[in-house]
Amino acid sequence: MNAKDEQKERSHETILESASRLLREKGISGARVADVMKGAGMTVGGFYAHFGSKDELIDGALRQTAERMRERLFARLDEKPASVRAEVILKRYLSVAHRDETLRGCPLPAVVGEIGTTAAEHRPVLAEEIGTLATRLEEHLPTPREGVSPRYLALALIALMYGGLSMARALRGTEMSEEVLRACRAVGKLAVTA
Amino acid sequence: MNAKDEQKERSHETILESASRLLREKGISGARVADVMKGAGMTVGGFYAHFGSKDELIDGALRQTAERMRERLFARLDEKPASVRAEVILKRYLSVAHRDETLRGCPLPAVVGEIGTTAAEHRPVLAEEIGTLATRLEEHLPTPREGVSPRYLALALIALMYGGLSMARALRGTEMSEEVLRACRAVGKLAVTA
DNA sequence: TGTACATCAGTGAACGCGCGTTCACTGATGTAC
DNA sequence: TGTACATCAGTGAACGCGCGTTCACTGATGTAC
Repeated sequence: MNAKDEQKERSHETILESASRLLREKGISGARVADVMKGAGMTVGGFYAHFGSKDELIDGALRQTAERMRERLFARLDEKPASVRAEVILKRYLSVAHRDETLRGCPLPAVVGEIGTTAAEHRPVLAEEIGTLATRLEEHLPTPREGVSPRYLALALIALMYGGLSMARALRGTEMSEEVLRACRAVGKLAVTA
Repeated sequence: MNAKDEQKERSHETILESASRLLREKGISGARVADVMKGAGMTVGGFYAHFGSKDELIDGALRQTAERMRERLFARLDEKPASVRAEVILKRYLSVAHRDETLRGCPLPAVVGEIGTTAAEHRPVLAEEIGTLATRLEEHLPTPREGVSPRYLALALIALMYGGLSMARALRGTEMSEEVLRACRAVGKLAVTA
């Protein structure tokens, strides 16, 4: 691999990083190709040497941000006793810090609504990423209780966390915003330990 | 009020109805002014005789659809014993039917993400509608348990229901879609009755 | 090693299309006398 | 009651702007001999 190829590979990564930031902050339609390239320190025209279309870019950014989210959510969990792991995950996801750092956090609040309404082309990637998240989350949940399997608990906790964070962001600046985060943490814990 | 004024008032309502349908199906940016007018049996040009801007229309449609959702969610609840009311609400909201009738259901899945990312101008209306929903929901929930007030339970249930429905819609057609609905119903019930 | 040519990542401007908004116009309804 | 004029809800086309995509070009890097 020569210097030219290396340079191109670096640019590709830079563009993907820029897209990942914008996707989380402004959603699919809000992540404009020109802005993504600007954020990568380049101009629009060069984009199509790296990605076949905006859709392809969004799929890539969605995969990358979902993967990063998982790493972050499950980081250093083995240091904690098994009984509090679910609680730690809830705290990490439903924190004020996570609500405010839109550039680094979970992509779900920015994409799920759009994929359900006007951007169905990204459904397969979303399904895969949520599926992986659920499977990884299961591992850290208590063993089955009456009628609720760990898988169900995992899926419901994802819905609760995503829903709570999404609402907290939409309500940013109102007093309900923090209230929603706290409420979801408390009720999530209740559901896990009940 | 003469025939002309009556006609105009009817048109205004028809436009708002059309907007309410499109808003729930395609979200804020997906509800195009031209399409709204077409859905109301009119042409674009007439729109600004009825609404000052698209934003004003969206605010109106958001208020109307949220109100309708509440009526539907809480309808005939007094016929049910108090102990199962929360469960009935969960079943109504997290049903496959509700997932599929995007034209009539809850507006939250279509608007919360956008309001959190690119449409912050609708935040005040959203906050008011969610606030009202929480207050009404509280009335039907069991009395306080350790550390979790009825208000917190209400807010978390809204997050769980909205999050679950939103994901189920985004995942429509995959097997996870129904799974998410069932999981949220089960865990929601668990949280209420725990 | 040096020279001439080829490649190709990135530039900058343009193209086509869709969308919110504006506006001159029309024809049905309402008002004045 | 009838006639002439005024009003105004709705039409249809245009305007301006933003966006995804395309493309001729440039200049730095790589290759052939």
